[in-house]
Amino acid sequence: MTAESESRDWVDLFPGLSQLETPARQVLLQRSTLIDVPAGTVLFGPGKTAEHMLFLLEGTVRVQHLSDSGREIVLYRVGGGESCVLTTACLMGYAEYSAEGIAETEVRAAAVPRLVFDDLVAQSSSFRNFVFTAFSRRITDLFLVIDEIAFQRMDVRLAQRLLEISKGDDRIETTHQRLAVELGTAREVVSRQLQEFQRRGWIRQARGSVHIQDRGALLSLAEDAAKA
Amino acid sequence: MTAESESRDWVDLFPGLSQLETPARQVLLQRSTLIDVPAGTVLFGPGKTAEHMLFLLEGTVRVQHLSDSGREIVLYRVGGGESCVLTTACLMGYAEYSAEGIAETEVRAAAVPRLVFDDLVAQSSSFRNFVFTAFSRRITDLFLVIDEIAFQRMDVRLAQRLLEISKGDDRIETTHQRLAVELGTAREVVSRQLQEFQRRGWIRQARGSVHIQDRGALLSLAEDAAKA
DNA sequence: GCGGCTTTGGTGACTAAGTCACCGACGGGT
DNA sequence: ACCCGTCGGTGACTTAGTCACCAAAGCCGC
Repeated sequence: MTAESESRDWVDLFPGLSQLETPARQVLLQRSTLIDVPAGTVLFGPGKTAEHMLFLLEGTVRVQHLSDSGREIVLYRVGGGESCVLTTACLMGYAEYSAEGIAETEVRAAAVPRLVFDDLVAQSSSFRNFVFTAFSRRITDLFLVIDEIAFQRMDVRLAQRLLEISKGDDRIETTHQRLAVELGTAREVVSRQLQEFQRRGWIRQARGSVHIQDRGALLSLAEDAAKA
Repeated sequence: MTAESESRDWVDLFPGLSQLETPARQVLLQRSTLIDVPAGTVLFGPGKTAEHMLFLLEGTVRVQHLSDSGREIVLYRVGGGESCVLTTACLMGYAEYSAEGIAETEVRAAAVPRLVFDDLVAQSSSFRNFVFTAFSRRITDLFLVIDEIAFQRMDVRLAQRLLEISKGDDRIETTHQRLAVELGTAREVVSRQLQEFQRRGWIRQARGSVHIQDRGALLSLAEDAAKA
């Protein structure tokens, strides 16, 4: 029963689809395929064409961009209950992916074929609403990313990321290099900022991990920017 | 005859709509309104709700973001033959505009009401294709903007902008402050870079304008980045 | 356990970019 | 002529990014 009831119900995980008309819901459930992939899988990327729209049920997907100059930056993450609009865009769209999506954890998702997607957009007004809302959110999100990169101080951004990544748990397993990619900066810059944080007693460092000691201090630095 | 033939034909200005089915084309032409606005008009912005999707026939619209900290950055431009997806997104979408769109020149556009837009998306597969292509292009475009801000040198970016803005004409009417907003940097930085360009004989400056002297040199600096 | 390897992080010296405070020059009004 | 707002220039300083290099920690095969 587990798999069956689950495959009937995944639509419920999407708040944006709660208004979905019954026939559309049926189509979505019947013509989608549940997929499970291990952490680290590249779900999409340059050179791969998308034939499916992905609805993320569990896990997170990190979307990052690899620049011509060989440097990387994390653009955003997609979590459970969200759809990956980038695949949607490229389903219909003109462009090759210019970014890659990597499963950060084990990921379970529902894959909807291109034609079914197109059909649903035609048939269901609430599905349309869902899709356009997702696009809209993603675009405004990217505006904020741009803003952050252009105008925010590195120490503030690093503090924000540490808090964001830690998700409650004080131990973060990551390297300076990975944090640098998160922020689109150089490893040395991260190393020096972390040293400063450590000096102030806000964190403790170890090889391959960061331990948050004073969440409040990081938070006030991170939020400093908002009011300034 | 002028206005009439024009109001019959504007769809032809959009390459992406060349495949549009006749009934959809009829709907688009009959239910849209042609609008003309003078340069400087704010077409959309924070606090304004969009009730129309815009198809730009003539002129350019500059889309820029005003950050919390009061600083601005130009995100992209929309030209003739393009639709403004941001309005589209916000037609359907969840969010207030987080960016504003300003007519840089006199602008002529066709405004399509929200409901007509929704209907067309439902009815016409080639209209869907047009819309999703526009989204896709915009998003990949934003990726490039992010990349540029994060990893490109200022001198290269400034050279690119000067060439882009000049559009063939060697005389550019703009201030250092405006150029700074284009690139999301500080006025002083632009001033110093322009001085350096002038010192090298690539440009000549005057109050409120920049005159390109050596387009080739700017171009090679601008393209330097691409190969590096 | 030992040598070699890769990964990770630390460091100094330097360049590029952004910030701050201030000044002078131009141009339009009255 | 005078005032004032816009525009651009400048020096001193901070922050961020780059480059070249090194050392310590884990990893692997032997």
